[in-house]
Amino acid sequence: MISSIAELIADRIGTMPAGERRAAQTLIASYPMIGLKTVAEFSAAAGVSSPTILRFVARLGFQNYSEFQSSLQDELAAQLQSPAIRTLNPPSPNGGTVSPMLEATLENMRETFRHLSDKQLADIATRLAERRGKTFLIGGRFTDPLARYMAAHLAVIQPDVFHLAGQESMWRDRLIDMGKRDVLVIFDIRRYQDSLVRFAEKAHQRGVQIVLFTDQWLSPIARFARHVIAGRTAVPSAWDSSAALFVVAETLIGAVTRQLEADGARRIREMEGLR
Amino acid sequence: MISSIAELIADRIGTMPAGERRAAQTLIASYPMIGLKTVAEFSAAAGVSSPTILRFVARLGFQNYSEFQSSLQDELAAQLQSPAIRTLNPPSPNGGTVSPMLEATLENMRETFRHLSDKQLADIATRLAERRGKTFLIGGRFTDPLARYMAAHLAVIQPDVFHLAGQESMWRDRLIDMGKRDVLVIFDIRRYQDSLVRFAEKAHQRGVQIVLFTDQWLSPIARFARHVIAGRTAVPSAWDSSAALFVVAETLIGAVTRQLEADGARRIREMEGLR
DNA sequence: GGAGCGCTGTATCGTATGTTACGTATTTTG
DNA sequence: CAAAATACGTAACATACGATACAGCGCTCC
Repeated sequence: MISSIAELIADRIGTMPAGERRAAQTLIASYPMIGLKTVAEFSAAAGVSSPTILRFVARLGFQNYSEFQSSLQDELAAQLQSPAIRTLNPPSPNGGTVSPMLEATLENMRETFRHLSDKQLADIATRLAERRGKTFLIGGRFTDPLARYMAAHLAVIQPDVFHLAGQESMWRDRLIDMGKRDVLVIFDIRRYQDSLVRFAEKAHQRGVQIVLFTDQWLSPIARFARHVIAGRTAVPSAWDSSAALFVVAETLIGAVTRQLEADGARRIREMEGLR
Repeated sequence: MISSIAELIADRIGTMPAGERRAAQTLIASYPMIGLKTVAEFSAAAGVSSPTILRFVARLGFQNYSEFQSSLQDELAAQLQSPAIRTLNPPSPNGGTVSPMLEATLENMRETFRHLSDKQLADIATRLAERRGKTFLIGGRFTDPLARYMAAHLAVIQPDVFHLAGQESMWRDRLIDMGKRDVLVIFDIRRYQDSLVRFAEKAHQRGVQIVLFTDQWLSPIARFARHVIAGRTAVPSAWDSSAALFVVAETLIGAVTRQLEADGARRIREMEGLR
């Protein structure tokens, strides 16, 4: 079973003529970066001519150079997706069903936060804490609970936080209350829901700032979003995992709380008093 | 100090017009692979036009697209050289607000699963998959979304799954439908809610099997619970974190799904047909 | 409400890049 | 050692790609 181009090369390097073998060795030496550059650069690095490079990739079974490059990119992408899982995945001695799931989830979180800068989160937190206007939250079929979770917390520390629930017609009518001072937090992962997209579009047209929690493939709502948080959702299960997004949400809640500390503390004390 | 293009983007994304921001977000979402492809592919993925992509890279300070790609490649190459050094999101030497939160959450999960045996999870999953009776789910003030999340998934793969929502009187009356063939999944973390405890007790008296998701200090409901899942909730924030419980819930959902594979698959197909 | 500015997409252009044809060099084989 | 076959590079070609000019549109600010 040959699963990488490197193996493919190792397999066939014996049958190659001198020039192509040099190409192969050069590629292996700095795998796979050289293969992502142009034919000219590749050939220069290998000290052979361009056609030799092309004959080399042809011998590997590729129709043309672009096809070869695409393969390399896919391979790289797969590696980058789960660096830890690939490199240091302990075969889970117990072999239980739990470990792979947990490992994947942990990796998803690390990966999600790797693509998420402190600054970006801080920006969103600031925007949510500003409270120039109202804050609306809504989610899709499986992500609506995340919207609820976030709304439940935000509503404690600031006024004018609304979770949009129930029938589509219900929250669609709330559009009339929304303006450019307001923020709309949307959770939407595959399969993306048309109704949400339409809603986001309308809100966007009204000048509402949209904060989108989505997966790495980006919901079409990203079109209209001021801020996009792309979480990893792939796990060895029949379902996608929203855990990474959940953690981002909690982080955001924490950040907003910190920014509102002064106001929030007073508000919480007041609330305690009401019980 | 800006050492990676990702940081550069995070730094300037605030000053970008909508189109370029979309480009930035798409790049970050699947960083850096999209940036290695052609302008046309990049623009298609971002849903903008080619010139917008070029203006985007220009704004980042690159003379042309090739220079931009070369930078990305160099970055990638460096990363591949030493996988240990993660250039993307540096360990936050500033002590940013993100890292401690994430670290604590990850640690919570590991710790939670350390005290949770495969067998225990498997038992619960089996019980939930048996479907001799009905499944009810309910949560507290901040954990109700977790109950909803779990209910939303379970309801897809099996019948008779009910999330108890709304006013206390509403779900209290549902007690009459519950018997010893049924399962009640309760989420309850500090501060434990009296109403939930009373509800759990009554359900227990009726012979309902209770699966409890709680924190490490154990809700008083643990008295009545057949299965107790204790998750770590402490994080450096004003709030407790339900992330660990969330992940356990997802794991459980996955396990139940696997057990119901045959039935579930048919059911899901049937559901698709109904749309 | 009107004028100005900035953003964005369409269409066009030039060029860098992959590709191929062909001639020369090198190796192989009888 | 001769002749054929294979390998390799030079050079010309075609195409796909990045770059740019321009016009339309929406937005902001007066």
